[in-house]
Amino acid sequence: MTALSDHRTAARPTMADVAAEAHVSVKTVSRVVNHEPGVRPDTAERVRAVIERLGFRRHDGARLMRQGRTFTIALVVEDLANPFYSQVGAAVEREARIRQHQLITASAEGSPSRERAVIEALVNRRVDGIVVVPADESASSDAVLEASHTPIVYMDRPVRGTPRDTILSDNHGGIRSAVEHLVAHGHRNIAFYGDDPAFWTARQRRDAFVTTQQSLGLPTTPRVSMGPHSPASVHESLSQWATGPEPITAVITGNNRITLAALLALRELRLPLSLVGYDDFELAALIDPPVTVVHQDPAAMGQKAAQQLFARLLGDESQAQTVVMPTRLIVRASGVRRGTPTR
Amino acid sequence: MTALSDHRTAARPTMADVAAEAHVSVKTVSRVVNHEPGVRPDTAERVRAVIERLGFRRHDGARLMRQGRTFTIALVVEDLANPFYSQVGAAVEREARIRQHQLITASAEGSPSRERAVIEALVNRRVDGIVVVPADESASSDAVLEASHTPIVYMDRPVRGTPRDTILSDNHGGIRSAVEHLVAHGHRNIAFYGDDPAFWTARQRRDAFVTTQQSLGLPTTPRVSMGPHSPASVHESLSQWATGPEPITAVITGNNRITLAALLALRELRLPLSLVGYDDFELAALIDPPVTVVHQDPAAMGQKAAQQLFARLLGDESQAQTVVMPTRLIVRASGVRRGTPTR
DNA sequence: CGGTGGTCAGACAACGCTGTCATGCCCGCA
DNA sequence: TGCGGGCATGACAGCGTTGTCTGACCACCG
Repeated sequence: MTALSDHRTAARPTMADVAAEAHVSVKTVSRVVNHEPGVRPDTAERVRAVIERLGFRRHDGARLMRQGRTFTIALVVEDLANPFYSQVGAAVEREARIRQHQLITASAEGSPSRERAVIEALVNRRVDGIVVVPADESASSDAVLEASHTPIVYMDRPVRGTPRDTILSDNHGGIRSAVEHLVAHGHRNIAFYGDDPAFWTARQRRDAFVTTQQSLGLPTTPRVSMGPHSPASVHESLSQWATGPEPITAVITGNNRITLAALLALRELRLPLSLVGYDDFELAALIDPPVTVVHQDPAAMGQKAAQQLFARLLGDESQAQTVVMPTRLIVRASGVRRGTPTR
Repeated sequence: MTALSDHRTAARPTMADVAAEAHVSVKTVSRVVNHEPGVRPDTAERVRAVIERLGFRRHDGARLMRQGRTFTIALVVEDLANPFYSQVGAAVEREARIRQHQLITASAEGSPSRERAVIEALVNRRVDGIVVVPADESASSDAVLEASHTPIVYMDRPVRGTPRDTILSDNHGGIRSAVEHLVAHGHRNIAFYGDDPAFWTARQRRDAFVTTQQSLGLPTTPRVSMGPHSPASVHESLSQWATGPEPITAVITGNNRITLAALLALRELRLPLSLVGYDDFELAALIDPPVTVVHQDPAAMGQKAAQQLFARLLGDESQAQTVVMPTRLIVRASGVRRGTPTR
């Protein structure tokens, strides 16, 4: 035991401890640890032995602080338990891992103020970059990001203010493919259930629905109901629009949860309407009838976002760009048939 | 501009920069930033103004390094996109957040060696603690954890070696409730489909099935099929056991994916068998017939694990403990009826 | 008027590492 | 023998904070 380590017997050994034991300088230990050249093999071996014996592990915090980078990126979403976000998370983590970075995940729970706080905390930690699914369109963290020069990539929803890299999903194309699919199968009276129009994506999809309807020359009877929706609200609305004059024969739902509500309602009402949902979900194929959906690829979006972020970290200084990721219509039975589904 | 900040014009200001501008010492800036007492109000105000003007933000990396704690915990799972793990992740993140900690998530992709590497990287970063869903039972990171004194909590599966805090799910009770439920509805010939017996949980559930069968005096015809399973393998096996002598009338599936395979197979074979699945899943209620499941509560498990970890961080030195979380049978139609499900 | 105590502020070292530069040594060659 | 050059190694400062200790200043008291 040297005097150096006496005073913190139980503490983790540092390079200084190793250096003392191996009778070399700290710098030499550093060189060995980092496989830098310029160390005689026998010296290196001796150092390695001491490292092993003492159980030394490099303190990355200290290292990274010296180097100015943290090799950490962050992902801020609304709720990690939501399958959409968890798939994004898995993809981002993967991209980070193959680049020797670590990922901090944080939930903002849909609150802009919490999001702001979270981002500030991340900036204070000097994460190298951030991927955010923003809670709203107010660029509330703009100033902080600007001042800290922390690269950021927005996902799924755009943000006002300084132009930033943004990865969006092709909401318009997705909805159009849904409408066209239904029309191709003879539907003309289609209802649209969207989420709270406070959400940018909800508005996008609604607008796309209206536009497409017009461009295809469908009846313009307003059959658009925006949320927030509960199974009950969908139930009630559906029961009206499916009876009365010019009854609807098909439904498009603007997201996962609404699809679910509609499925429940259709079942309860015993209405054999066609359905196309937005967002794919596990087991969509097992529902009866299997549900046709517009599939956005969260993993691809997350991957793209992370790649864009890393491009920035590697020095890409080009103008901020917006990438719109394609959607894909997954045709199952629910959008095709009319009448009682067989089993 | 003082000489201090000249050489890094575009860089982020430090306390030294603020100090120079405000004509105080760095320490005073530190005091203001951390709301320490002993600063005259007008001095504090002046410092705050400079902080604002310069856009200074405390560098938490440096701070934490000085303090020896990182206010970071980590979660290591197999795959963040798996709903079970993402729910765990959300719960752990939540516990971390309310304690001002951040969460690093990492995927080991089921590989023990990757898991080891990941844990070593986390230890090098001096995360304050780790929650792990271990890839296998070999305590391969034991030495590292021991040497670094990093608290760890294992989840879902135990690990050999040094006793550690472990949060498990009551696999035995879960399976027993499933069997009892089926028996109560008149079933006596039940098949069990389990995952690869390499998984501890798979073995647990299988053993529980066998034991319960015996204790209830059911026919001991071996109807246990362990994985890995594909929809095809389940299909083939089911078609045999459902015909022949003493045909099975019910099925228990040992996890999510197998439940799915069984549902597909039952549908294809048009077999009206009863089914109880292990693991709840979104939309289980919407499948036809709605699927009865043994529900483990991933969020509760994650919460419990995080709480246990934080207890350790707060100095709890008591013996490592194993907590078994209860499961709950969610009765839907699939376990009750025999015969063609109504719709 | 000297002593006491309190308040505010700063100097300095330290956290554990790495980048830069200096040093010492040995070798080969003239 | 002297010297240039390459190699192995080390000293030192610095990354941006914070803990500890010291010091200046003032008010108050006997």
